[in-house]
Amino acid sequence: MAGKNLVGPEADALDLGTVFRALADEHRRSVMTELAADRSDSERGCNSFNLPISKQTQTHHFRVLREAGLIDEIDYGNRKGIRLRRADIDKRFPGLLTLLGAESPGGTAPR
Amino acid sequence: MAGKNLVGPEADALDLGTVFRALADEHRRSVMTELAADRSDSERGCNSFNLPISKQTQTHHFRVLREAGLIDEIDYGNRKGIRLRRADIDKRFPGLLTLLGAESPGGTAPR
DNA sequence: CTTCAGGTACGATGCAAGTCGTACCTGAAG
DNA sequence: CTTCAGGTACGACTTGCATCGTACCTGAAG
Repeated sequence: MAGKNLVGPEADALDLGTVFRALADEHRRSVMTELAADRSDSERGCNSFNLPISKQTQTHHFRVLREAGLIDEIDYGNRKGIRLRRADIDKRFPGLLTLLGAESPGGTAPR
Repeated sequence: MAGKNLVGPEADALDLGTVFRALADEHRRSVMTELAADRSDSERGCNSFNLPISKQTQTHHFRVLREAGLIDEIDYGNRKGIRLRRADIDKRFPGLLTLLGAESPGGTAPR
């Protein structure tokens, strides 16, 4: 029943340019801001972000975030889980998540 | 003769999305990395970065950095000065310059 | 004055990226 | 089995952006 974790880059292989490019998009950054604000780092569903875009585009954005090494995607077949790679990000780019958290309007904020 | 400072956004008006978009480009990020590594924050000429691009494109990149609020451009008429807005960046996005400095090839890395 | 280098303005071009439509796959529930 | 919702694959479209060519401006030096 355990889904398989889709592959992303190793912690040491994270590239700052790729990360900045991933965070340049408003939708992806809003996802990361929400994830960074949740200190429990619990696994979340893809729909829990209420992104105002089609599901194909959501697939695209989550893929970009995963390939940048910012999130893990757990594949359950007909469902998908999202989890922030907080430890790896803090190790490679300390302060980055704090930067994102500072933009948080105060926790869970739709827009 | 003191040149006039070309306008950029106020420190409080810096937008994280605009900053990330500015830093997503390799050339602009290399400029910022060099500036962040120089703790003296001295004014620099536009040619001191040895960017492998035409001067029109350089004009474009420096404009993007200025409009993002990351640098000041001092216009001397037929010459231009570049200066890092370290204080404003540190105030609005603490840790960002450290992040850039960590990517510096031989610059000042935090130890 | 003329010349020249640094810089800008405008337009064109080529490429990367965000978005969605259609079709298809997967697993759970009837 | 069939149905259905979540997700993906592929392709097309459109926008944004980095780049450069041409022309022009600015100030300093002859």
